Amino acid sequence: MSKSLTLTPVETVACCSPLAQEPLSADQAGRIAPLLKAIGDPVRLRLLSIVASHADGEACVCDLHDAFDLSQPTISHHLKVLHDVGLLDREKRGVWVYYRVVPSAVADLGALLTGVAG
Amino acid sequence: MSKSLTLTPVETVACCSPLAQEPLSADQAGRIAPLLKAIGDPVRLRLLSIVASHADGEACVCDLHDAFDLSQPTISHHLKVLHDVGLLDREKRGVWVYYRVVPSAVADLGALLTGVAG
DNA sequence: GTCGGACATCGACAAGTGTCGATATCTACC
DNA sequence: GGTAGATATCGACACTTGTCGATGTCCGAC
Repeated sequence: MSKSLTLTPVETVACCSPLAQEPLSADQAGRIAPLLKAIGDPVRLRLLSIVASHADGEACVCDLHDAFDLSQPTISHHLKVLHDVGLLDREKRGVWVYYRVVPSAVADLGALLTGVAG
Repeated sequence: MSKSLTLTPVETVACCSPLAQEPLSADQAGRIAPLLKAIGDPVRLRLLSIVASHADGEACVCDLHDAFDLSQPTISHHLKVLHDVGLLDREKRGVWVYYRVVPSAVADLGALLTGVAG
């Protein structure tokens, strides 16, 4: 890492004005796009919505796996993608791993888009 | 087309509850994800923000092309993607083609995400 | 009609992505 | 310690995507 201060995608979104106010710099776009790309997959979008609407706001991998007709490694992979960009939090309790959404991350993303409506 | 009634991605978003309320169906996710995927590319995200923040809310391809270090066909391709999913409107006036954002489309997308924050 | 410029389409290529089965890791329990 | 189950990682594969140069199409000016 050449820079000591590196913003996560989520942090970048939090500090950006709504899209309609002023154009994003190439740098900003480069950091925000991965977030949108992460939820731009049908499986990951559903994973996010299932976790978000789950009781207690969290779900373990086994619950999520059951909701899809996909292999366990594939679900694990998609969860990793969502976790890596900062949209999902991970907590291991015993043998199970629980995921929960990072509300501010998704909210900031929503605010960025809402701004376009003017 | 087997079904006579086919919702566009934008129409699907408009009718969906916020993510946190109830899980998206595979069908809903499959129609919304392409919208998010479309803006999940740095170039397209910037294109959208440039058009959105442009004077009169519209921009011609030549303006957009100048903002990037990419070939004209590449810009044209990205604009087509954004247009195909219903995020950008297209109007040809003389030799020039003007693009403008469809505000409701982006707003609905924002609302969908904002719901997660609770 | 011909020419030049703006934009779209086409074909090709390298790079990225989603998926799987096999395997590794970790934890609880016997 | 050994075993079984939950999850992650690895390697491989087909498929998709971003990009380009070449070419096509359309419109206005001369």
